[in-house]
Amino acid sequence: MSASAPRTPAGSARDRILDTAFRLFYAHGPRGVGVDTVIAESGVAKATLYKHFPRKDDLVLAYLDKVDQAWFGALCAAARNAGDDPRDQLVGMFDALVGACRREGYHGCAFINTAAESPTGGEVHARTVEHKTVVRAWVTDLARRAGAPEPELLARQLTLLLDGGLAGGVLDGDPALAEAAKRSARALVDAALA
Amino acid sequence: MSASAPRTPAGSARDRILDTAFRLFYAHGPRGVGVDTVIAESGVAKATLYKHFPRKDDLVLAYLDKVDQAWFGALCAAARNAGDDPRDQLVGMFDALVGACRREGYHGCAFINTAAESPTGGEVHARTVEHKTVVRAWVTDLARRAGAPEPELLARQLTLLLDGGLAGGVLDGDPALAEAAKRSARALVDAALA
DNA sequence: ACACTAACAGACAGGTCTGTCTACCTGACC
DNA sequence: GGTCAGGTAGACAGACCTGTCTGTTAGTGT
Repeated sequence: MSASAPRTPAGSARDRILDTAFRLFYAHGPRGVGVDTVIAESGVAKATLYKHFPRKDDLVLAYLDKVDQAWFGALCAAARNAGDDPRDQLVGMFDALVGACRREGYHGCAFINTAAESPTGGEVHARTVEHKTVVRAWVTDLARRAGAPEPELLARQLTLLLDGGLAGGVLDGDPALAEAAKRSARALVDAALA
Repeated sequence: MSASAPRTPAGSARDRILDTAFRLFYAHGPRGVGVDTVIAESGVAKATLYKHFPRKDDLVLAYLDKVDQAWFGALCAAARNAGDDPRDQLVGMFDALVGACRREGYHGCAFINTAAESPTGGEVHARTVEHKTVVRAWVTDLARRAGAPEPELLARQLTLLLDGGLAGGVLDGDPALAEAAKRSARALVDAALA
């Protein structure tokens, strides 16, 4: 085996493809990245990519699933770090936003960015709606456990804030933005539970 | 002159191009609409389009300027309709969001959608940042006149909410979302001025 | 030793996109 | 009548993009 072309440089071919797609798609948007670029950067043959992801759309959907796991995971972790009180968790989850803003290459909400360049009513849209629904349901549950009289409303208000902070990140990942979102969250939670 | 090909069906060629681009770009995103489509739908010759807008990017920027005028105008009008008290105006401007959600073909924030598919640091990004800055400065002024102790913070919180409501519209223009945003605004304004 | 699987390398077809260019037409003004 | 600005119609070049196909190579299990 030659050292210049190791068979599996880092994980399986599928993982390399998906990791590369994740990075490129997030930075430039799926439509801004050609399949050839993904192939070149992941060091994979074209046939291999099309074997694992028959259409480019399949790769985009896999990318969105990866984003979903990462973001929802970060949200849950941030809430858990805020302690046991659901009220604190509702505010603490905004630390996930603060962390995201600080990360190098932060570029806003992958779902909204992708949905913006995808045809309405397509699979990408459906997947995005699904993601947002799951997150909101989780927040609603948290709001209910915190004792909010209108948990659906509070959840909508908080996810709205979260989306606003995320979406604005396409322009600049100013952490002040995330901090403002967190302070808003505190005010809204206090107002709802007063 | 034949009736089948009137010289100027509706306004100048430039206006027809820009109106068509506005409609198509907003619905599918600038990158999702080819120059040929704009030409076909506006009933204009290719040379004419490229005379008025030498690069497609110029057309995209003109589109963003049109959006800026429309949205900022709607925001100011909604605030004015809420009465003379700056405090009411800060909440009232969210009626512009409610109205946008109700409009047929609502598809989220044109600026964020366009920025999502444009290279970072380009002209489109700069124009978008400019737009958001102008809006936030206007809200900050309103917050100051309302007597907020930290007008910059309140403005950031409210524009965050506005962006969240706007951005989420890529998926569904649910008016409940806009209403939740408005109730959040009321809570935040009250909390800031308490 | 042999078959099989997974991956590599890259040519290729068919389509779309931006932007340029030529040729023609029409109405207004001098 | 002559000139000119602005518009129409559409061919064309060159780049890029998705998806298919052929042929080769390395490792694995039997």
